Amino acid sequence: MPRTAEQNQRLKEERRRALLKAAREVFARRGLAATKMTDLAAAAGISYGLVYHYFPDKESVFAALVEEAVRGGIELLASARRRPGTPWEQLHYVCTRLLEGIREEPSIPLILVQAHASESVPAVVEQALDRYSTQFNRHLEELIESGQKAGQIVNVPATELARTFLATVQGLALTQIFPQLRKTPFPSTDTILRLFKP
Amino acid sequence: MPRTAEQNQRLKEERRRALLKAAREVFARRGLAATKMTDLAAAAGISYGLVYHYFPDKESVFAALVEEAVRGGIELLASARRRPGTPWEQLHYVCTRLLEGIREEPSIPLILVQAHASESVPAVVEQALDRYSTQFNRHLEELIESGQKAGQIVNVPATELARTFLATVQGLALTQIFPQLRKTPFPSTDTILRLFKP
DNA sequence: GTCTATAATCAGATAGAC
DNA sequence: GTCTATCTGATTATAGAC
Repeated sequence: MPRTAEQNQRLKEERRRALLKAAREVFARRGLAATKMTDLAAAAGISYGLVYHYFPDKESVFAALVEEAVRGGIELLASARRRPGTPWEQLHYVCTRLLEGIREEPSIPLILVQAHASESVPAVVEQALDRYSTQFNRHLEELIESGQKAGQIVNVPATELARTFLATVQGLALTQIFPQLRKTPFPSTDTILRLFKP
Repeated sequence: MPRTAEQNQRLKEERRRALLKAAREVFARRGLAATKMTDLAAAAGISYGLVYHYFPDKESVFAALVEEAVRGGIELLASARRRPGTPWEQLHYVCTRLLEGIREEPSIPLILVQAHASESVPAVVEQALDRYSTQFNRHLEELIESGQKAGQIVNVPATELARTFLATVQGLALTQIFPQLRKTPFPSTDTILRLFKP
């Protein structure tokens, strides 16, 4: 009965996703080290032991989430570059989407913040971050340089602008953790893009 | 012999400081949960048990460091406001000092990032962060509003500007942890202050 | 004051019943 | 597949020798 096996496979995939979703919320707010397997189980509404049915260990759950977030970030930038429109419009799109993400679903960017925030992170995670930093930065710099050639972006070294932009975005995600700060008004795309104005 | 007692007191104070300094480096890069007492002892060059001679537990060491960083941040802003010069010049001073700090001694700002980065932080730490967020923000907003009245700062809501600035600063500290990013050029005060330009 | 050794606790991972 | 119970190792904190 290959049908049943396939359905089972699909069900397992679904449960795995649900677990990841729950785990994302927890890791995003506590970080890798402070999160216990019990927290993951509780958040997903399953028993302690069952987590090990889906992942070999805690690090693997976290690594899967980092992988996912990295993919999403790089994909966002790539899709922006494929868009019609000027470099400035593309940058505007990236910024808007990033801010939206941070405001509405901070867990995803926060996973990256948490991964960045500790040196004592598994090697796979470090490699994913490496890829992220390199690719995201390179694409962003290219975008900025295009904008500079078109006279739409100020003539400050692109690497400097890229790094500042990245810092702002990550910092905004970080401050979403803290309830006190989550209440203060969230900046608009236009405010953030002032950094790039000629 | 009150003299000897006093000297002892002073020596103990010194050792306590040395321990804090070593602990700061470790906590800054690993965070509270991922740091083991063995790490602190090793970093300070003392035995495991001796740490407990100076602090009752791990959390207290971290809390002391957060307290220190919060004090420093608030004091910086207060001293800037007492300075002669226009609001813009005061803001320039704050920004320069913050960037200097992040570049040369990232551990101090990183302690605040780490404290922000986990919900599962001791209550004393949370209270200190509350104070920090509230006071730092209020002073910064006042400074921004003064600058706006003087026509030196763009007319975007001060709360929004303050939050964005804080995010950028914290984000820059965060990216200092990651070796890959530490190599890319660090932004200048002028680049950061573009956010505020009219 | 400083260390090493020990006790107690806690969390990660596994085994085995249902 | 899912759970509970157990084992194992790591880590915190303490005790006691020097």
